[in-house]
Amino acid sequence: MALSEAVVTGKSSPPVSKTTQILRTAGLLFLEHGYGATSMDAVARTAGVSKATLYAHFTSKADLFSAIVGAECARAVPMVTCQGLGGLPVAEGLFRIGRTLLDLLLSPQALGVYRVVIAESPRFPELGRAFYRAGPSRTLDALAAYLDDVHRRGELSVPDPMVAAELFWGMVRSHAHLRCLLLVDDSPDSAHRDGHVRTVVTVFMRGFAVSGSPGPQDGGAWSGPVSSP
Amino acid sequence: MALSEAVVTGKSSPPVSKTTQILRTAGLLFLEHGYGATSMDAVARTAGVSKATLYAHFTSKADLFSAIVGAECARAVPMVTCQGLGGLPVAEGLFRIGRTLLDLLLSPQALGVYRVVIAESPRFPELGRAFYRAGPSRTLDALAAYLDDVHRRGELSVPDPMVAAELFWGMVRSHAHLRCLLLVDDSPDSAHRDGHVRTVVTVFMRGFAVSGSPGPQDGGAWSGPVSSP
DNA sequence: GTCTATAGATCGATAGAC
DNA sequence: GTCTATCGATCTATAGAC
Repeated sequence: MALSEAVVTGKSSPPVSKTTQILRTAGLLFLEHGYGATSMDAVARTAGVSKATLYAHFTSKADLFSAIVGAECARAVPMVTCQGLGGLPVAEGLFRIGRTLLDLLLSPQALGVYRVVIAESPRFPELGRAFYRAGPSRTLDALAAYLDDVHRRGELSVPDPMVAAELFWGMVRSHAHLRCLLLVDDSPDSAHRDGHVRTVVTVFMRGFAVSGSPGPQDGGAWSGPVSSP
Repeated sequence: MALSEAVVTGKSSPPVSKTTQILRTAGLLFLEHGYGATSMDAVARTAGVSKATLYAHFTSKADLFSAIVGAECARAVPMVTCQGLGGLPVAEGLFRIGRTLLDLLLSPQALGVYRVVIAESPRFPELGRAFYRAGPSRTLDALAAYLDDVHRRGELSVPDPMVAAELFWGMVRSHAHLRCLLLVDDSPDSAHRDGHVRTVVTVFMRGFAVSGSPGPQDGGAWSGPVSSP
């Protein structure tokens, strides 16, 4: 009944629909334990519903899994827009993009999605493609659009923004993402993330500096603290 | 008996031990289908032995899995040595390292190991660390040693070889590795790999070129860690 | 050591009452 | 729509014959 639902959610005023209840619970379980190690029994029990109810809302385990991954991808999309960076210096714009991207990649949700999607893409052929389009590909597009703008303004020489975006993305991710995926060590704190992204921005701007220019001399612009909303 | 073994191996002169027979078969299955989707029945059947024999050689499924991952890591180590590059120009040395590294990362075996280790590291805590030490960490060490040598010769300014190695590795891997892990598209051919690594080497050498300005890691241009609330 | 056969548990998915 | 109860298949792991 609605009683057990209220007990699980801890609040009764907004009667959370069983669908969202299931989705939330299944998301936690799939992202923490993976696809194979998460049973439909566990999802039903943790969500406080019966298995029959579970199968009334989702056709199969694969169907539920796809819904979870899609929802997680959709939730990460708003973070990767590069809006409102046009007026900033390039170094500052790149830093904010890189820092936001790094925070996104190292978030527990993103790590869980990466683990499970990478693991199951051979068994779910369209899942890997859907994830790539909804997640990394959008990040890359936004970054490439920003770099193309920078190139048009003549602040950097980026003839192929897509390639440059991939290199920037690869440097930002670096080994920290892999180490967190493998649980080699804890997630780097804010200061380490700042330092890493600063290094990446410096190398990137030198690598794509306009020919003849002595390079990014506006290091003074970095002395101010970076505001993180 | 030894008959079925000879039939499976296709040759009878070197009597392949059942242990290696099991290891080889299990490696293919685990790396192709993942840990959860590979059953001990399938391993026994494909290897041509009974399940009882299987459990006589390996205590459990997890034990067999760990042995597989360890063997795959050990096989990839010889590829990442950076020997015999001292006499080459830096650009050529970096290109050869990057190209070898890219070929290793995109090989089907490496992709399979990455998928399964990333997926199962939360359930096998030491597995992720063992893989990182045996694989990516060694690559990084060899690359950092090479970069340190380049720095000492004054050909590039690499004050922190480990950080620089991570950036180089990240750019080489880039999105191609992710796309192959997710099966978004086919593996890039030799010409594309050459072009990508050349771009990476160009950007890297510009980013770490010797110049009057301080290098990226010496912290001189930066104001120190930014405290974030 | 290696086999056949099976125990014991759990899986995904469903039938039928309410 | 939601529940209880259960089916049939499959899983890991083991017992006992040879």
